[in-house]
Amino acid sequence: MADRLTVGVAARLSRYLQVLTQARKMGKMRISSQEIAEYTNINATQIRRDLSAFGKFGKRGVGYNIDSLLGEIRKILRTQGQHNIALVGAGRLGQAIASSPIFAEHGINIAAVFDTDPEKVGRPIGHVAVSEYAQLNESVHDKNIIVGVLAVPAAAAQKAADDLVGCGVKIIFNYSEALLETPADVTVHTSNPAVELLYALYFHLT
Amino acid sequence: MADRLTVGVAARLSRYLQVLTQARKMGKMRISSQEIAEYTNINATQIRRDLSAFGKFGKRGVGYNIDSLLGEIRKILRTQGQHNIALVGAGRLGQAIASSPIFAEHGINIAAVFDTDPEKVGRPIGHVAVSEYAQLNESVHDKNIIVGVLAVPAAAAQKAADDLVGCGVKIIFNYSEALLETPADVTVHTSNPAVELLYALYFHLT
DNA sequence: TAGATTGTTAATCGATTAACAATC
DNA sequence: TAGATTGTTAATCGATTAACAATC
Repeated sequence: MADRLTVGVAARLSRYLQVLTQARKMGKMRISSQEIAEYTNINATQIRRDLSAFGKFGKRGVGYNIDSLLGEIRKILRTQGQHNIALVGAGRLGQAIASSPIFAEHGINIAAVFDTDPEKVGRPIGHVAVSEYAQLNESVHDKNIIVGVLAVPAAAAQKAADDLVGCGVKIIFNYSEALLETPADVTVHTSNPAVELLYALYFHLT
Repeated sequence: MADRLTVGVAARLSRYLQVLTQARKMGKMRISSQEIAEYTNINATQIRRDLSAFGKFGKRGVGYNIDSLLGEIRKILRTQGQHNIALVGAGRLGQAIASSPIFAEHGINIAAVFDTDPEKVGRPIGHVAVSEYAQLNESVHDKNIIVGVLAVPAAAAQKAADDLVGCGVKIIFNYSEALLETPADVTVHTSNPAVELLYALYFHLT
C-alpha cells in the first residue's frame, strides 16, 4: 500500500473519482461496478479488481456507496487537499477553463491567471482578476503553485512554458498544439481533442 | 493488415500523427523514435515496434522522414479524407474550439455550429455562422455529420446528446462534466482535464 | 428465499523494456 | 570507417476477461 501506484491504476482511479463526483451531483447514493463501466468504458471486472486491491469497499448484491468510495479513492490518490494552479492566457479558452467548475470540484484552485495583453489585466476571470505577466514568478512562489495550465496560442506556448519552468513549476498542461521542450523533471500533458477524434473515427469507419 | 487495429495501437498512432504534424510545422524534415518518445511519453522501442508492424518506414542511423511517415500513418488510420463535425454550443468554449486550428490540421471540418441562444445565431464562429438549434437535424443529414462536439453547460448536455443521437450522430465528444446516457452504438468521449491533473499530481507528490 | 453484485481466481493477451544485430 | 538509429527478438509485466463462489 506504501507502494507507488502504477500509471494505469492511478489513471483509472482518477476516472472513477470523476464518475463518482458527477453521480453524486445527480443525487445517486450507490453505484455498481457495471454502472461505472458504462460511463468510463473500463471493464467492470477491472474496476472491482482495482478497488479490491485497497480494501473491501463494496457490498455484494448492492454495489458501492458513492460517498465512502469517493473518500477511499481520494485517500489512495492523496488528493484530499487543495492544490493551487496557475493559468496562463485569459483569452476565450482561458476564460472557459477559469469558469468551469471541473477543477474546483476536485480541490484544484485556479489561484492566478496571467496574460501579456495589458487590456486584459485586471479583468475578473473565474474568481480572481487577471494579473500582469510580470507577476508570474512572485505569484507562483507566494501561492505555492506547482501546476501551470497553458491556454495561449501555439506561437507563445514555448516561451510561457519556459517561464513557468523558470518559476519552479513541475507540471504543465498544454492546451496549445505546440510541442514543448522542457527539462526531464517537468511533466507535460498535451491535451489534444483531434487525436482522440482521429482514433474514434478509425473505429467508426472500420 | 486488413485486421482492425487494437485500441492501444490506434491511440498511439494518432498521437504520432499529431507529433509529426507539429514537427513538420516547426520545419523539421526527419525525426527519430527517440524524439517522438520525448514528446509523447511513449517508449521509443514501442514506437518502432508499432511502425515496423506496417512496413519499414525508417532509415537506420537516420530516423523517419516526417512527410512520408505522416502519409503512411494516415493510410493505416484511414484518415486521409475530410470529416464533417457539428459543434453544439457557441459560448466561450465553443468559440475557442471553433477557432483552434487543431481540427483543421487533421482534415476535420467544423461544418456547423448550433446554439439555443437567439442572440448568438448568425454570428461568425470559426469559418461558419452559428445556426439555429432547430436546424440541427437538417444540417447533420445534409452535411453527413457523424461526430458531435458538446461545448454546453453540464445541465444542457444530456438533452443536446439526445438530440445528436436522434439525428444519427454516432460519436460524441463531451466537454461538459456531465455523465451522458447514450445507446450502446454511440461512442462518448468525455474530456476531463481535472482527471489528468489529479493523476499527474499523484506522481508529483509521491 | 431469490436476485444481484462483489471479491477473487485463473487463463490469455497486449504493452513494455532491454538488448543488439543490421545497416544507413 | 565511426556513429547513430532502426527493426526485431525475447523476457517480463500489467491489463483484460470469463467464470463463479461468497454474501448482501
